[in-house]
Amino acid sequence: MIDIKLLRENPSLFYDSCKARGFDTKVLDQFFQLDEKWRENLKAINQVKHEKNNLSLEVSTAVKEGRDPSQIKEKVRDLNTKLASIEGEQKEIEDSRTRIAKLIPNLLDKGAPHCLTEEEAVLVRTWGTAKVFQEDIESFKKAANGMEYEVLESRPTSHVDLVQDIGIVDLERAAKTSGARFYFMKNRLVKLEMALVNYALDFLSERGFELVEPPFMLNYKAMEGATDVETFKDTLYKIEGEDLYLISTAEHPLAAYFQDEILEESNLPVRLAGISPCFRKEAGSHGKDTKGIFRVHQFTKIEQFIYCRPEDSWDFFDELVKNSEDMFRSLELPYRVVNICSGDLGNLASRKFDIEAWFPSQGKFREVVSASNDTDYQSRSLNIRYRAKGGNRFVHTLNSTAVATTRALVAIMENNQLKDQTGFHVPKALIPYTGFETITK
RNA sequence: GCCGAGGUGGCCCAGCGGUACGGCGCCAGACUUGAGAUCUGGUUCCCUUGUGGAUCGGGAGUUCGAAUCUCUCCCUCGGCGCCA
Repeated sequence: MIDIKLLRENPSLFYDSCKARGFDTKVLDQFFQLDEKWRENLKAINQVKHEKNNLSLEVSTAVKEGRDPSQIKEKVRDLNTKLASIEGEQKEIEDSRTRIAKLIPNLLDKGAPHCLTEEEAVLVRTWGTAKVFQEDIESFKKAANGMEYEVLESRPTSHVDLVQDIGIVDLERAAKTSGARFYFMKNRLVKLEMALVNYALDFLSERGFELVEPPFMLNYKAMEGATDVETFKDTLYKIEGEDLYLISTAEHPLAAYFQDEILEESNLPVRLAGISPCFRKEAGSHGKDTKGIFRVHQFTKIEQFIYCRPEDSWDFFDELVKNSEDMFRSLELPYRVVNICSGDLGNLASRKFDIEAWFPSQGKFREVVSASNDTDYQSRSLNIRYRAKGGNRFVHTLNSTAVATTRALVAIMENNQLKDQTGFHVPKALIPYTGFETITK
């Protein structure tokens, strides 16, 4: 949630930010309308309550002095009737105001490019040598200006076909038992996934992260604090009859971990590495990536999360992006880094970098990592502060994927494919964890 | 799931129908060459900053008035039951 005081004091800051995001500023107008009414009402309520408190004290003294308090009591009863009606109205106003305030997105960072769509994201840098099929060279060059590449004479087999040829993913039976976008992962691919997980955990542990396996379900309050309306609508599974939602990323439980707490400044930054399955409805993505394990309802992800002082958060943003990049470099997966458009950030992030790995079979860069600085937006909703000189302040929170297993596995399959297309080799960094070097038929 | 005990400001703790006691910590000032000790003040949130309002796990109720009484939900601890 945004800072309502700041919004009152400096509306133009928010109008500008919303415009750049392509967010309808009518919501801001509505907020101010309701807020004005709310403040007027509050004044009236406080006056009546003041009067009431005084009268109650009079009752107390009257009783002590042996006088009859019934007349004063009658007056207070009248005030209570009056109060109930104003307070009822006030609650409605406040509910609407809160509902609307929660829709207002975080203030945009200066470094976020002003554009609207996914495609317009600004190229930051590239790494590695991409294997590019001839037909894709033109679009590749557009997407990654200056990046090294080698030309492939044939298009690598798509992971969808490859996993079924080898027999390491059963999609048909998953469709039978659970529906589309589910999978039974099998044999060496399971081992490879676990290798990836263990590798990532070691990797982050060495870089000062505490390892956390969080609850895979959160109650409404925690989830609402950690995320936004869009996530609720499009991605979250609800447990029937219970106040619980399946998490769509470890970010949310890690964010809510310190809910309603005040941290010691000396304990900051807090670096957490979350490992969890991620459950996503993928509503609104019908027709996209319908086959295989690229876009699924359930996958495992290792997530980086940092709580820090506001003045340090951009340094930690760089740290998170660097960790994720180093992760993909060590897996020898070529990628580009893009600075996400103001219009494509979501409500929480003030700036977001994605890492997009090159997928030779698809002939595209696809998102494998998303790193955000949510500044104090998430911490304000979750009420997470730290003790600072001159008063408690909201911490800044940042998150970034370290590795999401399914997508990383697909990237490995496509980039490391054997020449005869019968399988693929395991990245060197993972061999100590798998105990084998290739996965083939 | 059942029984019992609990949930009070950053922490500990008192109050158990008359408007949140005390301690610790922290911040500021005084004293000091400095630190410590000591003393004084402050230390949750809201608004149009006042002899203002709210706040005792959440919500509802009784009352002129609720931390205190009633109902309900949540959580913690202990015991019993069930269980991978």
